Amino acid sequence: MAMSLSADDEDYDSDSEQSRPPNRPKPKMATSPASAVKLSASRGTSGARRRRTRCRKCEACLRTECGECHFCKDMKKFGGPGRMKQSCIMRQCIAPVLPHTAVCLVCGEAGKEDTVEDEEEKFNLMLMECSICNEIVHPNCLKIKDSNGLVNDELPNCWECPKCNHAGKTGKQKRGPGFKYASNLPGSLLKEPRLNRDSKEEPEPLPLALPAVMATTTVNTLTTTSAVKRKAEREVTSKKNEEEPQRKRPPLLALDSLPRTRLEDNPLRKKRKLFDTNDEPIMLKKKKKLLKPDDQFSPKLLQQIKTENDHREEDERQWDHEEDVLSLDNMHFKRKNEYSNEVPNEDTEEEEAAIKERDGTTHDKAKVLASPLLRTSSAREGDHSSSNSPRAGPSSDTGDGQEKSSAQLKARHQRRRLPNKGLSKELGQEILKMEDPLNNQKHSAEKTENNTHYRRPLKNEDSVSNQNCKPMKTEDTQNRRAPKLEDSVANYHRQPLKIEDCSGNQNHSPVKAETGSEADEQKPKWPLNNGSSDLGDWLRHRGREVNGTPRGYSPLCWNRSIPITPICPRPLPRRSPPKCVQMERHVIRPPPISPPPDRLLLNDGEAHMMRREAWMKVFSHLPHRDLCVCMRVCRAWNRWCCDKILWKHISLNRCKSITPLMLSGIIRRQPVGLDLSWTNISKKQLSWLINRLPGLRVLLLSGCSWVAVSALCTSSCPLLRTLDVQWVEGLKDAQMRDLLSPPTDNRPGQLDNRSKLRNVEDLRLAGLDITDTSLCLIIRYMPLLSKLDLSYCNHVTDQSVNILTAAGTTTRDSLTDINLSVCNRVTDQSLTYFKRCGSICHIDLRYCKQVTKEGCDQFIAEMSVSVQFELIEDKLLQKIS
DNA sequence: GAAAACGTTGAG
DNA sequence: CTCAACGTTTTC
Repeated sequence: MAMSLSADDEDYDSDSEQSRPPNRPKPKMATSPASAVKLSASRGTSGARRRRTRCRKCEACLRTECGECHFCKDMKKFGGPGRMKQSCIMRQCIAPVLPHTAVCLVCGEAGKEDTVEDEEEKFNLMLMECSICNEIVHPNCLKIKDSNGLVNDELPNCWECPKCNHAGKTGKQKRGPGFKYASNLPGSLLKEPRLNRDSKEEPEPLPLALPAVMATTTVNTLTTTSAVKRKAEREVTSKKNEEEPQRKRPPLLALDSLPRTRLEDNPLRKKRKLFDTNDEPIMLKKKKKLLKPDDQFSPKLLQQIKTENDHREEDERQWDHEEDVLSLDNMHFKRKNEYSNEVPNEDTEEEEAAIKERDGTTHDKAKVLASPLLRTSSAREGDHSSSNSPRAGPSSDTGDGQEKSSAQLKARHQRRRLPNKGLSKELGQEILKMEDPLNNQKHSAEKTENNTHYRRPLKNEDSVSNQNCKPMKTEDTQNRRAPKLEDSVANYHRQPLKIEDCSGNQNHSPVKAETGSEADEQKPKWPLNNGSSDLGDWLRHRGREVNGTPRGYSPLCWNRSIPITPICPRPLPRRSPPKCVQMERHVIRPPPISPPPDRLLLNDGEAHMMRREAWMKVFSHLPHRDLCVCMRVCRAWNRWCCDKILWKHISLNRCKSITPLMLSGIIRRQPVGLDLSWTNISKKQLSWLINRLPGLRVLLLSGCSWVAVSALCTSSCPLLRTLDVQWVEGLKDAQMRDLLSPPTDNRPGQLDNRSKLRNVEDLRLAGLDITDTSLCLIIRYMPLLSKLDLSYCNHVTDQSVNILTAAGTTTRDSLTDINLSVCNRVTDQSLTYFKRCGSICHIDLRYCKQVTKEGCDQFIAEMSVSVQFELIEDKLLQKIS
């Protein structure tokens, strides 16, 4: 460690890595306490690592300790021994800052960004900590100005200094500063796998650095990775995915959007691993196609938006756009309806209205709003193909040099790294852009440029917004960012998400639905990207996909043992386990520091007449996908569109692969509702997410594996109100017990008889092999339960209903909605039990063979004394309000 | 590999 | 000085 202190100019990491045995952790910087002390003493001469401290401003910092998490329970204040000395999980700072005492290594002064207004000046005067050599300096104090510094926007005041960058060092070997805050959590995905890092087989990954928020004006000092290379990677990835055998799974029942199949019937659905890699060589193939050029839309508004100076190379822009475009499609955010009831929404009316028209008009709206981008993107397509030669293999910055296109050479001087190299595709990407002035600049510039100019860069966007969503995107994202996230990414690049063989099925991927590529042949085309692609929609679309007409599902056809024609693809597990865990080095980037602007600045220097509030009204009508497009329009829009209000509910339903960037994008938006149904999310990922979404109220995990869902057993989700675990493979009584039982802690004072899910009001257990044992647990541990979905639960009987409505149970009074459809062991007797429920409003007994209409009529008659019920459908009883 | 433990750092 | 908790090592 001491060595590293003064090893600024040495490739300490690289050298040591090579000589070190693969499994042996390399010496750490300030590892042992003793060494830490020494470092401290010698600090000032070199990059001694300064411990970061919480920002005290982020959402996490502003929270109070939950008192329930692992670390809280360790605290003495909560009766623990105080040995762990860790921050509450809910209070893990997302933007740890340099300590106040940090000073510039060169001039010995603190950050002085507050003394100037100009953003570039601010950057030059702020303290920047190098993630490689740990030196903290003012960029202005550096003598090497021609070298590129790589700003890491994952952390405030973090970069790869010009010296290290110039020396070819990368951050891969060394975890950047500030990682601790999220890496010590139980099951943390941020823990860095050393094996991976040490692996020398892997090609050199791309440098790890991101454009920083504050780097707004540092364009010249930043570098960007070759667009060519990344494109190649992307293509490789996508190609690969497409080549994946198409897998399908049994059709799902359409009843109330319930999945109709049993996963166990699907042999393919077993274990899922997110980052499996595929070693097979992949042919590069160009996939992009122009879809629908929306040239007709060219809002003048956008053109008027004032843009910032843009000196970047055209190819650079090109790359960014391309990336942006691709990224959009990966994520299918849904802000809406499914959760609207559970979550307070300031703009309920508007939102509902928006939802209604989302599928139709909203998309158009978005197009209009972002049309300039769209137009140019399509125009740019040609550029890509010409300048970017797809190639497979690991990517690295040096690799960029291989492509010597003039554009690239040109871009060399003013390169900056793409946001997280692949982040772009996800949420994270959008946020990145928002936080990345550079991006904004670029976009703005494009807008302001004369038509000739701006048209070109925008080409891709066109495809993007219109439908370029290719399956590859997700993987793509991973690939690109992989280098940064992981040390051994090579594999990664070549074989992006193997995880999802299912991709074959690609039906899941909304992206594909809109894709106009070859992939289309394999995939159905659903408007999943339009923001309204919830499970129900998806299922409906899926039904159509088979023969072009809506598929009529009958719950009666449901039969777990019968192989069903696979219509609905499900994320399939990869065969080979991932070599490395992607999450490891992923850090949540801090939200934008500065408040969003109130108005747009136009070219003429005037402020646009519409204020932020008005724009927000407009944005509130846009689906997430379109918001992502809008976020690329300009910095102001970027900020506005990332407002949490617009992202209350995020859906990754059937997203075949969940990437770290997606996860970080989710965290930054802090949704109250999250739909991860039918995804391949891993336990680690889910645990990571849950631990960072303390405000989560709605969590949909239907169709996920029990392994993943079991993350709920160890994570705290105090505000969770709606939990959907229907059709979770392997979720039976024993697992329900694990899920519901209070944490076991034998330490004195640590007993808590309350379940982690004690606040759940809406529980969806359709399709599970649970028995009365589970129901007893539910009654015991979910006192607030009002809605219970037990449809397709073949073990549910009249006795089950008896238990739920027995005297002394909380459910007897709290239950308002019960779904027992397709529970063939339920009879009319159950209806007599429901008479005991004081609050029951909705009883769904559809397709229960042993329930008769006479029984329902009798129920209505007998209840009429106190409450009026009606049959709104066969065996579907509803209270008349 | 994950969790626990711990010395020290940083804020107030 | 105390307290919180970072970043690492140690233990399981």
